[in-house]
Amino acid sequence: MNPNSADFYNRVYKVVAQIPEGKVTNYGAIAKYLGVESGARMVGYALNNYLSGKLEFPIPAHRVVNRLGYLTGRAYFDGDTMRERLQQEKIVFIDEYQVDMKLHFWDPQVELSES
DNA sequence: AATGTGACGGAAC
DNA sequence: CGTTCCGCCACAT
Repeated sequence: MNPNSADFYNRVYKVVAQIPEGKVTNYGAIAKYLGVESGARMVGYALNNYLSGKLEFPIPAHRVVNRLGYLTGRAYFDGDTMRERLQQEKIVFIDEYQVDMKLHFWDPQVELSES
């Protein structure tokens, strides 16, 4: 399982698409679930690529934050869209740009059995 | 070919 | 969870 495989991005999108409303996950958790433990940065790269190109159906890219809950990708959304969407889902913030991972962390490794 | 750059994460302090 | 440092790896230059 290498992060440079042709469908790595698509596999990332597939996981992100399953993050429930009101929940968030982080880059490392997705990479780990995909069997590429060192590919956290590549997950971010994949999401960046998603925002640039167009996918068949929309995915909740705003529900992916870093391990501490910081909205590190907010700059890639229009204005304050990332924060607004999360607050719209009643997600609790413990700081201006940091969500409460204790309350909202969704681990694909645990929540997703097979696929 | 070589070097710099991140939507990252973990360890050490 | 501050700062700093380091391993990581696809990409841009």
